[in-house]
Amino acid sequence: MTIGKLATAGGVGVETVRYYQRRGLMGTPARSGGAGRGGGIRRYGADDLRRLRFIRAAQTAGFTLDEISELLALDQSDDRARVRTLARRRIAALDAKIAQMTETRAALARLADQCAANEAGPCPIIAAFEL
Amino acid sequence: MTIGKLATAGGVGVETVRYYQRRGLMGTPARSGGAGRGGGIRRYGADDLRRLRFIRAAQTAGFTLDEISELLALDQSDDRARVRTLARRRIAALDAKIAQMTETRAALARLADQCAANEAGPCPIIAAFEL
DNA sequence: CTTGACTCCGTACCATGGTACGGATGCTAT
DNA sequence: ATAGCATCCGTACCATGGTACGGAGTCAAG
Repeated sequence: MTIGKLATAGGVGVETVRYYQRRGLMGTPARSGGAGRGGGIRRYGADDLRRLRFIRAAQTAGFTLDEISELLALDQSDDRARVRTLARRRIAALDAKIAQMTETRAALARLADQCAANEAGPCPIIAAFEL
Repeated sequence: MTIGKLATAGGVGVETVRYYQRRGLMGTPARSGGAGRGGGIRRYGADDLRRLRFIRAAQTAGFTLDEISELLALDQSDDRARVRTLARRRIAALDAKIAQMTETRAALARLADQCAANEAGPCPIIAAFEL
């Protein structure tokens, strides 16, 4: 696979893959053949794609790229305690966030409702969040 | 209220309030008295605090500052349709996000679980997200 | 064996949402 | 009335997560 195919398969842009490489989240495979200034073109495999997909999945989990870096390092190591700590911490954060978003959703529903009814005057946008 | 009290009451820093003013999210009240170069100090009221709190609430709802700008403008206007559109769009986005976070939470729980059991070898961090 | 698409790499730039600095002035309590 | 903290304002800087540019080199298909 070339970087372009990898990026497409991972649902990101080529530049994003290169960015991850710079951040140390992904390695840069050896160049194949080629005789020019720096050799040929780098080829990627299934592991690279898995890694790329993992990065995206972890991002949607709310991990920062720095944390993802750590997770990837831990994948090689055997520090179960650390992994559990990170996972649990993030689960707690997710739970909090989900609760908050649910509340907020209710506020928005209230807002949409009040603006639908009540035909006169402006809708109480600011007030809709005061609760 | 001075800007400092306002910021504290709103749970943000003074610089953040000033930033919102620069972004046009909040106005700058007239200066009180003062005879120096530019007059005295600006005083804020309950409306300013409500506005500030609204901005924070809307942010947790996932609105960007630009969108919040629009919401605040709409609060004065009477464009119910637009308000409903924005609210519904955000509700849909929230629902999607909540669903995704819930899935992700499950992936993390799996990860924590597997790392707890299975005493040998590294925990399958990358694999935990492959589902 | 040329043409056109893709790769490589460094460097620069972007948007978002702030945070910090610093000198001049203002306000307030002792 | 004076020490000392806060406000004012412009400007600069920061972190995060990319995105764009441009010139040189490489590869694959016709």
